[in-house]
Amino acid sequence: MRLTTKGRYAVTAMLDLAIHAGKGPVSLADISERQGISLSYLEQLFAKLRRNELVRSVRGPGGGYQLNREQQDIDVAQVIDAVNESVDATGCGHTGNCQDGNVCLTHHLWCDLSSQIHAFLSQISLADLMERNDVRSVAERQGRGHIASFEDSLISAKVTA
Amino acid sequence: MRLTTKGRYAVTAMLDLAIHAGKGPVSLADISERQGISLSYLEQLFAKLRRNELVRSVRGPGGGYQLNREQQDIDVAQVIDAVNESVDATGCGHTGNCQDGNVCLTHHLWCDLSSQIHAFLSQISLADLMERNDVRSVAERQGRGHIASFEDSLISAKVTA
DNA sequence: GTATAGTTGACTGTTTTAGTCGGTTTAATA
DNA sequence: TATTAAACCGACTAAAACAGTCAACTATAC
Ligand code: FES
Ligand code: FES
Repeated sequence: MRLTTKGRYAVTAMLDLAIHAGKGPVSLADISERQGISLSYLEQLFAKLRRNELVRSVRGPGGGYQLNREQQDIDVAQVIDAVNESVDATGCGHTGNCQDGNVCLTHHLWCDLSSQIHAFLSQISLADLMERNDVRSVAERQGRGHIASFEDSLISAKVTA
Repeated sequence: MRLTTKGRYAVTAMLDLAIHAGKGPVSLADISERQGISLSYLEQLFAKLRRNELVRSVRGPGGGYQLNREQQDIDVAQVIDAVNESVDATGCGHTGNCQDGNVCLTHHLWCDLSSQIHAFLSQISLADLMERNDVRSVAERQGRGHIASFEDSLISAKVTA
């Protein structure tokens, strides 16, 4: 089992998509700028998200990505699974054979842990996340941040000119 | 956050130590044979477990390792932390600065998940594990397995001879 | 037709995993 | 006292995953 920036990026990007839904498709360039994630890396992640039918794409100018289901029908576990291939803590993939064909001493412990993690993550939908105060305030800051960095670029343009 | 064979090996080895306590120190060679873990790898893991004062060692012939505390005072989270350096799911180490100094969109989600996992793993002690039926039956099999594999080696010795 | 944005595949440096190998102490025992 | 069983220690390795880059291609709105 592993949970690294790959899974975190995917959930963050999906949440960004949910927040900016309703105004047409969201481009990866926008997400990249707002969330500070490499555009090329996002492309890789969204290829997997699309294969798992969590998002749909619109090509061409003004295009981008949209959620392929309602916000309350996409949970965090699905997103992580899509890019990470499962949040399984066992060494055997639940087959119970990591001790040369037999169940190892701690197999059931890891099964229980996996269930706990999956239960927790699959109970939280994108809609749930959007209602949280901390998410709202960060989204608010990122909105301001976008304008601020635009002004910054004008200032730095003057300085360098 | 990552949970791989390293952490699983550590917990399995500690549980083996608990099961075979009372009959003097347990050598890594014994654990290696019973649990199918590389001896040299076990040495690395036990160096960390000893540094974290979860086990104590006895050198020389007849030596080995012993638990450094009571079985009910060692929990799974401590063992994993000792070899793995924390089961933290955040990207910022709880400092809240992975978005160039600010909290990222999903920071609180990962904090919550980390709490969940830590609460679950720190509530389970080695003593708890030993009472479980599945652990008892696997330990029983491994006792028999040792004799069986000894017979197997005699048979294969005849075959190859 | 041009600019935008998704799509694809190959490539890269770095870190971690899961070990291996060779040697050194330490201590029990024959 | 010599042998030997064990912990200890450091360096090394192949393979995988991570995080990201780059270049080329396709679809489409204007
Ligand atoms: S983790 Fe399932 S058998 Fe070992
Ligand atoms: S995970 Fe803590 S700030 Fe992003």
